[in-house]
Amino acid sequence: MDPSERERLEAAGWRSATVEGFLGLSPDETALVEMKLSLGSLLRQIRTSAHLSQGVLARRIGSSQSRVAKMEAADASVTLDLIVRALLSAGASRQAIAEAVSAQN
Amino acid sequence: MDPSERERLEAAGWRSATVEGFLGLSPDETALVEMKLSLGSLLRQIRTSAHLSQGVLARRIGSSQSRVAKMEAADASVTLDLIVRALLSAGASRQAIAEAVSAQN
DNA sequence: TGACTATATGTCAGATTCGGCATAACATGG
DNA sequence: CCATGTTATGCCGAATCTGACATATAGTCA
Repeated sequence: MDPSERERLEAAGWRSATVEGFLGLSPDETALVEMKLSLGSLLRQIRTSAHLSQGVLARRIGSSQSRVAKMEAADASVTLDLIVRALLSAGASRQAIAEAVSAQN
Repeated sequence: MDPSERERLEAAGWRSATVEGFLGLSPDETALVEMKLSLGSLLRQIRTSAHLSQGVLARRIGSSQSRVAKMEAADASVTLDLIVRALLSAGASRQAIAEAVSAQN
């Protein structure tokens, strides 16, 4: 992971729970964060393709604009569940979601 | 989804929040539940392949035997996050996880 | 049968995440 | 410059999820 990306993630609230963690997330933690980033990007892509604002999508899926912003940014306070629910509501196929899950950045 | 599977899911705590939901989950809810079932199966497969009991795996990933049982059963009280974390800890690749996500049952 | 191991199910206090709200930051077109 | 629309960030009470524990169920071996 490049340093600027790391900066973004730390700003987004990601912190390692491990002792040596100041220098990096564990491989598993990294994989999970990368999945969320990838899924967040997919959500933004689908949303913008549909010409929807975050606020409009939020109402459509029963959430709030701030949550959608956080989903797309893969903020530490959003779960995989929430992002996947949003993706499904926005019309993403399981196939598309799977591709984002496996994508290496 | 066949009726016996539905029975299992209702026993596992799944209930639709929609009004017409007594007759079925929404397509999105169904897709999410199917993803969890698929990932739960994968977890069981990986665990048994490694000849680990639920209890041993649980300690290894910092959880409890009952949680692992619920993950594998896709109980309504477990999140996608928890299952995916467990899978990564158990050594599943993102590719393998992605396949479970896209799999149609 | 009883002892042992593995898995399933239920409960609960504490931790985490949620939607909603306020507000800041940024862009675009008057 | 101002107004308008969009997105980002911080906060909070309510809702949800977690690990831990107790206990039930089921299989195996002697």
